[in-house]
Amino acid sequence: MGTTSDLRFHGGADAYLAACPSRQVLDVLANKWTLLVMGALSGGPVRFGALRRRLDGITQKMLTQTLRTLERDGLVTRTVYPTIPPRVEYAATPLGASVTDLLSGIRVWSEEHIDEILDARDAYDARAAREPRPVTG
Amino acid sequence: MGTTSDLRFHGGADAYLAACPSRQVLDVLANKWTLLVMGALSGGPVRFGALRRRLDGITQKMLTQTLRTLERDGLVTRTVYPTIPPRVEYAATPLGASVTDLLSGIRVWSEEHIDEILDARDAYDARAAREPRPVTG
DNA sequence: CAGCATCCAATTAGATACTG
DNA sequence: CAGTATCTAATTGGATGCTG
Repeated sequence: MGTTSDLRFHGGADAYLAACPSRQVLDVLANKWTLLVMGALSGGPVRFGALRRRLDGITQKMLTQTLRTLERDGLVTRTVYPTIPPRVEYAATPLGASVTDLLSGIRVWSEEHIDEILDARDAYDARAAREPRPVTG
Repeated sequence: MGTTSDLRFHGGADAYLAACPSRQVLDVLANKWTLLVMGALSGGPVRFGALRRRLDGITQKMLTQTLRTLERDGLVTRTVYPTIPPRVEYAATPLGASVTDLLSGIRVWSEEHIDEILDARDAYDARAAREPRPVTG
């Protein structure tokens, strides 16, 4: 079940440690496009073009890159139907589905609290404009 | 309640739209350091130096930058005690605390499923090495 | 339709030096 | 201790052109 040199931290993963592989998972999950892609797949398989239209502002390159990463990590499957023109469907795996709700929670929270955040931002910026230079101490 | 040109999407925020301000919130929350910082503050106020030691691998610059962003968005407070040497404590606001559990959920999920992800990654890479070039169709 | 490949601009992040 | 300032290296991301 893993030697001392095994980089897999069996039963003791800690994302606060830089060398822990779970840190790499955070790099994938803690990402705007990952979050939106997984949410878009929560209702079932979606075609590449549909995803691109749904994720307003994403480029083809970023969508492809995000999907490849998710596929590699086992969160998404890619199914090619050899028709002409080709049709490719993406779907969440059971593993992916198990994290989708957590990710969607972040998105929903953002949508629900956007006004409070914009207010806080305005207040902070106004205060910063008034004060010349709030030195360290 | 906001005019047509009001950029605040009152009651209709949708992070799937590029122009929706909630998209900016995702940029802040869907970030590795934000996630770890908020988790580190879940138990109460923490000093700058303690945060830096806790978040293994973070640079002083990134920690400062992350904390400033969180402070600006009203998720974190910064309290300076005018002692010598100075002492600065960071703490989650009620707003920040309300999203911390969601963020910590992502971290815990990463730690719990790291082995499945590493296995999927290995399988994907092995397959990619075997297949010369899996053309589009 | 669903990509890949390439080039390039912009942003980000690290290292280093200095301060109240 | 808790920063700021600056310079540079690396990464990211966008635009464009081409293909099965």
